[in-house]
Amino acid sequence: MNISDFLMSLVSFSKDELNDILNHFEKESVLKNEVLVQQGDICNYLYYVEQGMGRSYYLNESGREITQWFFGVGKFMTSADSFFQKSPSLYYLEVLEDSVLYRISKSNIDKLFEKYPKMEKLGRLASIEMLTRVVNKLNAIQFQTAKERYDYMLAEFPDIVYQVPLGHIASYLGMSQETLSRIRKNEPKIM
Amino acid sequence: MNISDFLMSLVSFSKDELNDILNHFEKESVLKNEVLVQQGDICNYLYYVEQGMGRSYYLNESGREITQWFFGVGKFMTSADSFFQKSPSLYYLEVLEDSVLYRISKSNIDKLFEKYPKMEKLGRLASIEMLTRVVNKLNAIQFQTAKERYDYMLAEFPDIVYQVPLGHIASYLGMSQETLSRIRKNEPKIM
DNA sequence: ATGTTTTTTTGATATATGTCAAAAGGAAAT
DNA sequence: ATTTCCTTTTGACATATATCAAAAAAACAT
Repeated sequence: MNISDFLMSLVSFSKDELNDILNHFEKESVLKNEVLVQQGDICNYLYYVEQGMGRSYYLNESGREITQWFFGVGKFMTSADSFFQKSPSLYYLEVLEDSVLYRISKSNIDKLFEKYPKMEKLGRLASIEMLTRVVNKLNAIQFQTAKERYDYMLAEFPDIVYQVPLGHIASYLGMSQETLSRIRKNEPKIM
Repeated sequence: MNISDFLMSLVSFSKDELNDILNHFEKESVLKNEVLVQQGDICNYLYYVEQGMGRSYYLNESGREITQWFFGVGKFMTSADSFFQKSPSLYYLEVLEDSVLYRISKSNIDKLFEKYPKMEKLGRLASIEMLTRVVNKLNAIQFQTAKERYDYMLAEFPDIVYQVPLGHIASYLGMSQETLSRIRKNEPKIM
C-alpha cells in the first residue's frame, strides 16, 4: 500500500495538503537485516513501511534477542517512546527483508502537527489503532496457552508468520522456540 | 488532581477554551462497586477520575473475573475500543471506591475534536501515554516471573496496590491469587 | 457482640512449558 | 558438489506456577 493511499485512508487531505505532507518524508530503500536503530540510541525517524517488513527487539539479561513487535506493509514502524520523547531507545529496529520505507523526522512531523490539525487527528487515530493492537496482544499473552498465542499470531500477522525465523516469533509470543516448534508440528499447515 | 489542571498539564488552553471544554463534561459521583459499563454494552462515556479509582475486567470461559486495567486518580477511564468505535464493550467498567468522575459522551468529544485542534493534540498525547503504559505491562507480563510482575505493579500503581482485593491484582498480573499471596508473604512490606 | 459471607493463606499435587544438549535439516558460500 | 553456518526439531529432565481443597482471617450485616 503506497503512503498516499494510506494517509488518505485515515484522514482526507486535499491534493495540496497531501503533497506538502509527502514532501516532509524521505523515501529509503534498505536491505534485509539492516539495523535502523540501536538500543540506547535515539530513534530519529518514524517509518512508513511501503514494502517489506521489520521488527523491534531487545536483548534480555542473558543477551538473547526478544522480538517486541513486527511491522508489516502499510504500518508505521518506530521505537515510539524514543521517537516522541527523544529518549534512548529500549529497542533495536531492523528490517527483516529488503524494504521500501518512507521516513519522517521528529522536527518534520512536529511541523506538520502545527500546520495541519488533521495531522493531529491522523496521529491520534494511528495511536489508538496501535493501542488496540497492543491490548490484543496483551490479552493473548496474559491468559492463553502457548498454542492459543500462536493462533493469535496467525490472526494478527498472517502475512508475516511464515516469513520470519521461528525464533523471532517464539520470543515475540513469550515462549521458547522449542515449544513453538512443537506447536507447529501439530498445526495442520495449509499451503 | 482536578480536571482543569489535568487538561492544562497536557495542552495549554485559554480560559475561554477551557470553560467551553469543561461544559462538555458532566460531573458524577458514584459509589463503591458501581458498574458503569456491562460487557456487551456500548461504553458511551469517557471518564476522568478526579477522586477514587476504577477497573476494567472481563469474565473468562470459566466465568472468573479477569482485571484488565486499573484507573487511578488523574487518569481517563473508558473501554477504549467500545467508546471510540461504538462497538460492544469487551469489558466491564466499575469503580472500586466511592469516586468523583467527569464524563464526556462520544458526540461531545467529537464536537471538541472538530472545534479545537488542540483537543486532537490532547487526544494524541493521552493515547500515546496509554500506549506506553500498556507496552510496559506487556513487557512485564511477557518476560518476568510472578515476583517481578508484582514489582512492576508496585511501581506502576503504588497508590492502588494495597487498596484493592488481592484477587483483582492477581488476575491483572496473570497469576493465581494463591501465587500472589505467597509472593506477598515474602515481600518486606513497608507501612 | 454474634453469626455470615468474603477474602486470604496454607498445603499437597499436577502440569505446561522452560532449559540443556544433540541431531537433523536447509541455506549460503566457495 | 562440498563445506560451513544457521535454523529447526527432538528427547530428557527440571521447575515455576496452576489447581484443588480446606483452614484462617477479615469484613460485613444483623
